[in-house]
Amino acid sequence: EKDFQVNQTKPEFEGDYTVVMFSLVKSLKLSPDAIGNQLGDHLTKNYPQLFSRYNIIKGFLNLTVSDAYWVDLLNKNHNDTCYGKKEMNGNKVMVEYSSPNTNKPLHLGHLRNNFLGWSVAEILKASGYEVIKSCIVNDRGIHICKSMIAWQLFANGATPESTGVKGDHFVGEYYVKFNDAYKLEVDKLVSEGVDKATAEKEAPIMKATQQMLLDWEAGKPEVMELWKRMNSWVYAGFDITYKRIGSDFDITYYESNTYLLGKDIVKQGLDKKVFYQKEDSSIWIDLTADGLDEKIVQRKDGTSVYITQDIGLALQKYEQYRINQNIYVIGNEQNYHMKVLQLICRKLGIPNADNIHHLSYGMVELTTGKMKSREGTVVDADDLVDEMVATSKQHTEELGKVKDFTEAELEELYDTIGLGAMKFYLLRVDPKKTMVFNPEESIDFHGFTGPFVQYTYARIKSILRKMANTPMTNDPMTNDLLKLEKDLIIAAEQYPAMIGQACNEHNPSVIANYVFHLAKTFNSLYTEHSIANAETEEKKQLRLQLASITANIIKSGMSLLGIKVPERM
RNA sequence: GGUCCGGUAGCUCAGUUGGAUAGAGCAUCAGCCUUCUAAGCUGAGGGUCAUUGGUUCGAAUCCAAUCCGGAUCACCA
Repeated sequence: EKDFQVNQTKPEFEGDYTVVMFSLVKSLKLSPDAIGNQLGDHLTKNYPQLFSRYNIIKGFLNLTVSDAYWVDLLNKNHNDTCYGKKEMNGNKVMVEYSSPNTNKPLHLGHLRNNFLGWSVAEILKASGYEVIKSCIVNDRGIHICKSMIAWQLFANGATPESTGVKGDHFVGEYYVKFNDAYKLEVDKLVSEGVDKATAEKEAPIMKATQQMLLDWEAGKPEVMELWKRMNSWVYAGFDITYKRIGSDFDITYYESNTYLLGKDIVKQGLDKKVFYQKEDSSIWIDLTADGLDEKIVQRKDGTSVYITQDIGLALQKYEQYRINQNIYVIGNEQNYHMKVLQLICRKLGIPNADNIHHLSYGMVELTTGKMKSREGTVVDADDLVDEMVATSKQHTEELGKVKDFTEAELEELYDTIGLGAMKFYLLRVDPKKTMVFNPEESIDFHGFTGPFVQYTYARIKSILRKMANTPMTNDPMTNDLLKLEKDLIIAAEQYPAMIGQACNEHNPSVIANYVFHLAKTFNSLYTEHSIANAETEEKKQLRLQLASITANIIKSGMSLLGIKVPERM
């Protein structure tokens, strides 16, 4: 026996699985049809309980799996709410995601990052990994000082409390104010005859910001106090957003704590001759042999650069948790940086450097082009969530199916549907691809959407409630599955493999596509064939089991995407 | 310019360890609610899989070249 190529049979041919004969022709020196006949005879004769019949068309052997096998599979799994999930395998993975800056609120791009990170963590858990979710907060640096300077200049002591503005948005406004004031100063200098590059350096507000950064690094008390105060406003805002969208972290790292990490490593790297020092005493690594460039790892003044703290943090993560795998959910604009990071870690001999994985995702663009904060075309995360929830409220009210819900139940339902639509919309696309955010399409609740899948679930639960008193026989066997029934069993059978694929590829869109396909398959059966009024008792039992396993998989699969499902909608 | 990623229906996306007539959703058109939730179902139209060449029984998928789009190549983070 050797490896065969086995595919699912195309719907226009009879059969469930197809074996392609051409690859065997050379080694066996027989015609494709002759091989097909032999193999088909062999399989149906020796595994009659598995394969009931076969046919051969133009070198393709189509095998039909017996109905008894499918029904048996369904009998075994229809009640298992953990169906498809694996036992713990003893491996630890860290998923670092979200990683915000504390100078502005979260936007649409962050949402893709947060949903991806959360979902990949859930998929890893379902595949048997122990997962530690982490977040590195970029809470220091020149951009943070910009908001601080602007606040000192323009706020007159205003605070989020005094203005009623959410903390992260409040600070973000001063970041914008900085840029406006800076631009005015530069324009003024240019109009006075200063060249642009000099003007950008010499603008008073920029000089003040740079001085503030030095003061911060020196630990000047009033600067530290302002920094802490403004960051605390931002964190209060982030907490609200994270809670709303369902992001959480087992460990949060702050750059203000980690930016000095890696200094020892630089020294060790020098000793190991992985790094070298130039005459101006700056320290470098030469990666030209690996097809990359020379990269600086420490400035001539002894201060560390971004990549240095990344190396330090990678080592700290390992020492703290002994992780086997280290996943970074970061946009694809940092592909080069991450490549360099992994390479340096490898050369330094940092444990598990080979298991650093950059989950690189594409940018989210608007139908009108790219998001640019300067042009005010950024889609704010909080605004977007509000809009989605409001839309789900409007749709729900129009349909008028849940008039008996309490106010609290309604609020919960609107959140479930609105967030479900948004998460599904952002996760259904392959992460590595640049995607387009179309506002009209994103609030569509029909077709390939979260609410479609949620609706299928609610429908099934409605049936199961109504038939709660119907006795379930143990093993309803039937040997004449309808096509739609068989299609649904086959779809259900694929779930474990889909989790495996999503895990290997770190790709939640596999689950989104699958769960949609499953829901669609169920809906076809649902409209064509009654469950409560099935032709026979056996059929009723069979379809109840089908409904049950479909609901379980939908709930489980959607939870892997971070999406809840409502009992009614 | 170097490196990397992408180009599939009007739009948004699946499909790439090479397999039969390339699939969904949206949009358009035509049907289906006295029976389990119509946020649903059924059907129709819509394609030079960027282009050209190559590899072979067979290419959207692999290779080469070209065109187009994006990212990156900071003593920024």
